[in-house]
Amino acid sequence: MARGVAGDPDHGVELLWRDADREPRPGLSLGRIVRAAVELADAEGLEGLSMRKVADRLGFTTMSLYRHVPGRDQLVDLMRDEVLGEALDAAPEAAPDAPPDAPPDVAPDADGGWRGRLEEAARRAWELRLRHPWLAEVRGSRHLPGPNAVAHYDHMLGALTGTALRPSEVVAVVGLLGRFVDAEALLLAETRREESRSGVSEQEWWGARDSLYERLDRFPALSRLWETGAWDDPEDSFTFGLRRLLDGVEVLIRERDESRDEICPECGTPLETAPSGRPRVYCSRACQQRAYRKRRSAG
Amino acid sequence: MARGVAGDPDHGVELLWRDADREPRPGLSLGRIVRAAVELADAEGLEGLSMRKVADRLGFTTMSLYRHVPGRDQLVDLMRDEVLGEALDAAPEAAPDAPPDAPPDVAPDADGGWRGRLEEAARRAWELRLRHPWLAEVRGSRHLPGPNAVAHYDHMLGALTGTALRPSEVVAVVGLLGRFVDAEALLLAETRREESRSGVSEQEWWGARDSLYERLDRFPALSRLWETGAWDDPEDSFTFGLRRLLDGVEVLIRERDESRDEICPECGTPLETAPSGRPRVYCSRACQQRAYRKRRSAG
DNA sequence: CTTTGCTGTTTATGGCGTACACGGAGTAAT
DNA sequence: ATTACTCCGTGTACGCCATAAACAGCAAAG
Repeated sequence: MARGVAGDPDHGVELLWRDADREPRPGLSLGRIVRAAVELADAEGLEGLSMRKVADRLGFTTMSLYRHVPGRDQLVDLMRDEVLGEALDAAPEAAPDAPPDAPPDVAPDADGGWRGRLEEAARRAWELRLRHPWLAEVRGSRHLPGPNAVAHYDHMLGALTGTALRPSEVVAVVGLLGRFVDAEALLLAETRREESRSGVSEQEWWGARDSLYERLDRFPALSRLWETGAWDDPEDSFTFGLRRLLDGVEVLIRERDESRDEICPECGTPLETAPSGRPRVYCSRACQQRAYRKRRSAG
Repeated sequence: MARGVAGDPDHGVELLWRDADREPRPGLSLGRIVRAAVELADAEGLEGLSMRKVADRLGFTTMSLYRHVPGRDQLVDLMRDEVLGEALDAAPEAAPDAPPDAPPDVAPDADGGWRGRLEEAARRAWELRLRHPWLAEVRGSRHLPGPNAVAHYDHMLGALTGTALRPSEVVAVVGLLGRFVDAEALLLAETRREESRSGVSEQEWWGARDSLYERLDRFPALSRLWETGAWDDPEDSFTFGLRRLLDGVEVLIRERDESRDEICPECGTPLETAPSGRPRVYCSRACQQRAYRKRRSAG
């Protein structure tokens, strides 16, 4: 179960980045297996995804799958990239209502700027996880990205180029945002699954826990908030969290903006300011030279 | 596995909130089982926690455990509250260096105010998850809180009482922060486990994925950042994320502070301002009366 | 015609949670 | 003293899971 040793990672890369497969007429194929697995996981979650059930759904034996997929873990990687393709088709390279005079690559402050773009990307990721809740359930730190995953990642990184953030900060923000979306989606997925499995809504279930509530009197802050009905109509936790996060990022970006000229325009690391003499623009000869070459080739 | 139907929740509550158990001399007992399970999970993670192994560790048969614990899921709930007790012992009710003139219950803006308190609480939660990585691996939306879990929750809620946040926002912030800590801890736990299982460090593993990097040229933002070495020494993702989050919360609090008097001081919901006449202080007769009674009993 | 390679099947191993029937030990009621 | 009952630990068994290994049918290549 736990990320089996089966198959080497490079084989995984080959599978993920294979060209759109020409499906042979009858029988099994990678594509068919992956699609069946996605359907199954959509219905039953990652826990409910088993090689047996996928095989049954396709009308083959369990072991037949292993002729095409190294193992369960790699199958999940393939499923991931498969569904990440959906959102990508719906995502235009540039927003259709954006003015075409903006360069497509670097984010200007037009069309909502970095914030609009990031929020849009986060929302798309969120909606994808509503369609495929198991996406947020995927565990493990060594999942190979397929082309679609990388495209999403690149898109989010791109939303922040042009800001005054340092490169490592851009990466950190995108990672943070991604984990936020997954955490919220995971919570929702678990809630829903538990509701549909037990037939009891979350509200009903917690509402029936009288034997618990009896014991909560001695907790002051909780009791106080309870009396004000703080849990009665909760904030939309995704929207609320996203706003807080983006606000936090905005604070950082503003901070960096103010000290923008204390940063190397080429590589983004902070400049060490000398006590006297002409203030330097680049952090090193290497960056100075890189910038020079870039100016020359550009035009 | 997936949150079995075994045992009713109320029984779970009884177990979680039982008085410190007087351990009978020999044989099994709830406490002993829970402690053995914690040790096991510390070493092997939640995936590695099985009833068989816990029983072996104690020198009993698997099924003997079921005389004391309804099932695996409830055992995990018990483990959770067990270790949450650790951090609680280390957490003083009021910070020792805080001036004693501050009321202990409501957070003043002294001693770092809400932000210092929240950050401290988040850090404690983080450190606990470094000691017990499996804490972040617990899945499911219907885990009963034990006394220690509630104490932590209450403490975080308390850090935000006294701010201008609305009650539902206090709850949302604490939830958001909790999920953030868990998400970061989960990532780290998975990374570490994978490293120790495979004997290959994360850096090495990803560094060896040449067959992947070959294909990343056509992604502009990613390539560009790559060249600047954005991944070479990454931000500390917990500290970075925590700062962003708290900054975001601070933005909201400031916003609420500015319009503080447009909010019912009793229940926190926004006031509807009438076009003319004396501006109302409370949102309803009910709240007005509640506040009156509180003034009377306090004075 | 034989060899090789691809695909799907069969069988088997070792892990998991837990239902169920049982046996012994201690205790209370008869 | 005997009976009944309850608590605790055991042994067996079921149905799930991933996957290793050997095998069978069929095609193209030698």
